[in-house]
Amino acid sequence: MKGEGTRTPGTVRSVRIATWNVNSVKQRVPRLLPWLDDRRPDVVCLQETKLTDDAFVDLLGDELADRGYAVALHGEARWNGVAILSRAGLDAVGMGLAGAAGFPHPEARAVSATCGGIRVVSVYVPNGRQPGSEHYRYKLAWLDSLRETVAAAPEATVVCGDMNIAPTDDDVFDPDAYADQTHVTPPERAALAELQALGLHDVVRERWPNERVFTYWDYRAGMFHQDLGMRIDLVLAGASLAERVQAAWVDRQARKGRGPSDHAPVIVDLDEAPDGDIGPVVPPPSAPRAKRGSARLPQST
DNA sequence: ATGCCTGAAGGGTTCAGA
Repeated sequence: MKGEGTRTPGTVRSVRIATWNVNSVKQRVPRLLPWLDDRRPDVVCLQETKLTDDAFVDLLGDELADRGYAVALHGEARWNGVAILSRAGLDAVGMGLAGAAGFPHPEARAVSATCGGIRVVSVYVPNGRQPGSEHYRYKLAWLDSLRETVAAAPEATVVCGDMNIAPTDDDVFDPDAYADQTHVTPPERAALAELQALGLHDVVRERWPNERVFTYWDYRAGMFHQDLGMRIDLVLAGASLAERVQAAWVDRQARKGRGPSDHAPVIVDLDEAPDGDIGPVVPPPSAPRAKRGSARLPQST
């Protein structure tokens, strides 16, 4: 029997790319598998898997294979950990970044693969902790290595993941609440801007230029319920990919209910044909809504 | 209350996260 997995000739099939900081894949299995079945992404970048590669395969290898996903893994035992799941092809897997700094030792924060002709990089940028700290300098050095890696061929590359940087003050619920903290400082934003200056497009912001869009909400103090968050999980697409974007949105449903990650997935649909008709753009199911409110960070009393 | 949740490792608590 033939025809399995093939498409009807002439059908325009979009490629759905998603990125999600799952905050422990082991804890997120009851959310991750139904989400894959519901959203049916072709390529998924995961961050904070918090598992060794062997443990990841033991936990999810069969479930993912059943769904047609091949996996590229770069994990470690306790913290960090990134992955790419793909049913659009998975070739030329690379772990880490060439020459990347580590502090106090190297960490599992990047994995890359070519999926259906798209160079995909799943990243978990270091947190930075306190501005001026060793961890902060490590974050900036790591971002330099990321830029250098992407610079080799930015055109058909998409960098997906938890950047741990809010690109502008519009990407935090209250700029005053984050004054002088990591994620918003000028050097971090400059490093992100330098990465984007390679020709990468922040496709969610480009589609929702004036909306309140967050991807992370602290677990504490009802921050999600009040929509007091930050937009730090980004999809940065090279020009030849950015022009194919049909939809780009944050899947807030995945942040609701029982046992969520503190991050929501970002989902981007690319049209297959660069020069084809894209057709009408249908609003995503959880389009961002209200304008910004103001409130305090949980600990800022 | 100076980390209000959550997760991991390991040990009866501490560190990390953004």
